Amino acid sequence: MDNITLKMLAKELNLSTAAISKALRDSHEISTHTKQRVQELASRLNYIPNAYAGSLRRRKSKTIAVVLPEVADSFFSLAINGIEAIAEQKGYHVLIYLTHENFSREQAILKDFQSGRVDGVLMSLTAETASYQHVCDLHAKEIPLVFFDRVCEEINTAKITTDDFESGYKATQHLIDCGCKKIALLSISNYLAISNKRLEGYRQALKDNTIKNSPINIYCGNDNAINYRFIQRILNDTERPDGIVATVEKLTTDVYLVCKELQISIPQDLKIVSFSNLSSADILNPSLTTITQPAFEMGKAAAVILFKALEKKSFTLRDENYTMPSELIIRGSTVLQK
Amino acid sequence: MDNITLKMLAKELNLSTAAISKALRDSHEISTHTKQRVQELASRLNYIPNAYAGSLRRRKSKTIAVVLPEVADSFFSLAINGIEAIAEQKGYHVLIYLTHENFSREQAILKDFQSGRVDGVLMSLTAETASYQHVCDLHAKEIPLVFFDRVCEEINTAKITTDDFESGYKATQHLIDCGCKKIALLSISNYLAISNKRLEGYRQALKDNTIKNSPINIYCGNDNAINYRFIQRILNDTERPDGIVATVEKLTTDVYLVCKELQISIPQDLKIVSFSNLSSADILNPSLTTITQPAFEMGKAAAVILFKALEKKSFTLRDENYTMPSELIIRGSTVLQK
DNA sequence: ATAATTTACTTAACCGTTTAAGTAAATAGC
DNA sequence: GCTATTTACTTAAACGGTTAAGTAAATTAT
Repeated sequence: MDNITLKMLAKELNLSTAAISKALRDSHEISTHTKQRVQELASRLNYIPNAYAGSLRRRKSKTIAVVLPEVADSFFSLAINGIEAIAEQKGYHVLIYLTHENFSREQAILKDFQSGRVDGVLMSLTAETASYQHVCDLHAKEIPLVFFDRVCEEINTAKITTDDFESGYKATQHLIDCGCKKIALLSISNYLAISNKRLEGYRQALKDNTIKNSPINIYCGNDNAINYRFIQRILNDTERPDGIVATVEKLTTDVYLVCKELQISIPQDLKIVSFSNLSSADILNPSLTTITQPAFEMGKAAAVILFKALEKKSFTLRDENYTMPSELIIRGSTVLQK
Repeated sequence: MDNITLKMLAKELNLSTAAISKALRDSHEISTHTKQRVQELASRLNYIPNAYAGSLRRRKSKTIAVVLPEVADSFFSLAINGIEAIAEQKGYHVLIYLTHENFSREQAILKDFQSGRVDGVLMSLTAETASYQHVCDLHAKEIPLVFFDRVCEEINTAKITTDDFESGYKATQHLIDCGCKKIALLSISNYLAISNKRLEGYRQALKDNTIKNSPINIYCGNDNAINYRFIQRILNDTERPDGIVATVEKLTTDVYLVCKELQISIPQDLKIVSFSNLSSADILNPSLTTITQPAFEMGKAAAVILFKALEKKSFTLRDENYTMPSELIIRGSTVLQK
C-alpha cells in the first residue's frame, strides 16, 4: 500500500493539488464545503503529509536539535525534559543528538545541521571541545543556536549557565568549613568555560582562606576504567587529599568505590561534594553533599530563548548570559549524619 | 550568505546540475578531471547538500528513530549507546524521541513516522500502552520496526528482550532464600509484556515455595510524588512486606527514602532486589542487589536486526524473539555485608 | 572507411509539497 | 447595466536534489 499524497486526494476529488493543500491548511481561498470534503477524505484515508516535501518547500522543518555529550547524567536528562516541555507547547519536534564527549562527533553533527535539517540548535559542548570553527560555521549559516551549561563563550549568542564560579567557591568553602586542609578538584575538561569557572571559584576559596597547599586540579578523561585507576592512585597516596570537589556527577561514583575499596571513610577521612542532580544522592552511603543545578529550568530557559529567535524573524540572538543559581545541599559526605 | 546549492556549483563550472550531482556521487559517467574540479569547488565553498531534497527524491533518509519512555533510566541510556555504536558504523542518523511514559505522545510520534521521516524504528513501549493501533498503523506502512525490552507482542516483528520470567523468578527465589516471608512486587505497568512476565516469574516462585501470603502486586504510576506516598503507606503498615522486588529502577530510590524516613533497616527489616543498571548500585546505603540487563548489548542487537531489514530489500522482519539473559548481582540490600 | 560502442556529458522528469500569479464566475457598487 | 471586487478555484513555478533517457563527440571494432 503506497503512501497517500496530495495528488491522490486531488484526483479523487477532482481538484488541483493546490486546492487540497490550501484546504488542509484552512485557507480562506477555499470554500467551507470543499474544505469539509477534503478534510473528510484526508482523515478517512489517513493522509499524512510527507515531512521532507513540506520542509523542502517551506525551508523550515519545525524541528530543533539538542546536542548533548551524553544522557546518562542526571543534569542532561532533566534539562531535556525542560526543553521538551517548551517544544511541545510550540508544536516543534525535538531531535536529540549525542556526542559521547567526542569532538569529531560534535563536528560531524554540527556540519550536518548546515544541511538545513533543523531550524535551531540547543547545545552543551563536549569536554574535549577546544576549537570552535565548527560552531562558527554553523552560526555563520544563521541557524539560531543557544548554549546551556557547557557554553561556548567565543560565539555571540545566548547562553544559559549556572553561577559556576560561585558554586566552585561555595563547594570549596564548605569543605574548608568542615575542616579540610587539602582539597582536590576533579574535572573532566581543561577547556570548558564552566570547568574553568568552577576551578577559579575553587582557587579563590583556597586563596581567601589562605590554604597552604597549592590547588590540585585533577583532570579526568572519558574512559571510566582509566579514571578509576587514576582516582585509586590519588587516594592511595599517603599525601592524599582530605576533601574533594567533583565537578561532574559520574566521577563521584568512582570516588565512592575507591574509598570503599581502600577503606577510606567518608566523611571522616575524606569529604566530598559533587556537582550532581542525582535523585539517589540522598540514599548513597553516605548520602552525597551536592551542588545541584536547576537543570529542568535551564533546559526550559534555553528553549524559550531559542523559540523567540525562531518565531520572530526580526529577533536575533545576542551575546547574552543568563545565569541561574545552583544550590549547595549538605548531606553525609561532608557532615557526619546523626 | 545563502546556502550553496548544486545549481550554484553548476553555474560556476558551466555544467549541468546533473553532472555535479553525479560527480559528487563519484559516478562513472563523469570524467576524472571534471570530478576533481567539482569536488575541489564543493569543498572550497563548503557545499552541504540539502537533507530534505535528497531524502524526498530517494525516498530514504538514512535516519532511524529510537522511541523511549525516558532517558533518566540507566537501562535506556546504555541501550542508546549500543544502538548508536551500530548506527555510526552504518552511517545512519539516530533520532531519539521520548514519550515520557505518555501514551498519546507515543501515538503522535508514531503517527509522525508515517510521514516518511525515518527509515526504521527501534522502540520500547510506554508503561501506559494498552492498545496497539498506532503501532499497527506504522507497521502497515512497512516501516521496519524492532522492539527492545518493552516489546509489543501483538505485532509481528523482531523483538529483543531479557529472560523476564526467569529474572522475576530468580529475584523472588533469592528473597525467599534470604528468609523473606511476605514479598511484594512493585510494577509500573499492568499492560507491558515484560512487566507481566516478571510478575509471572514472581508468582511461580511464590507457588513453588508454597509461600502462604498471596502475591502482592503493587502498581505504581508515573508520578513520583504519588509513588512515594504510596510506598510510604505500604511500608508504614504493620503487615508490611519483608521483601520487595522492584521491577523498575526509579522505584528503588523511593523505597530507600521511605525506609530511611520510617527507620526500617535494609536488609534486616526489609530486603530489596531491583531491576537496574545503575552504576551507583554498589555505593548505595546499603548497596543494592540487582537484576541487571545487558542493556548495551540489547541496543546493539536491536540495531543490528533493524539494519538487516533496512539494507536488504528482500529481508523482512519476522516475528522473532531474541532473549538475552539478565544477571542477579547480590549485594547489601538482601544480604548483610561484612 | 564505416558501423558500433563508449565517453562525458545535458535535458527533463520527478520526489510531494507550497505558493505566487492567473482566471472565470459570482457578487457588489454606483 | 456596466465596472470593480470578491470568491473559489487552477496553473505553474518553485524547493534542491536524483536519475532515466537522450545526444554529440571520441574511440574501437570490423
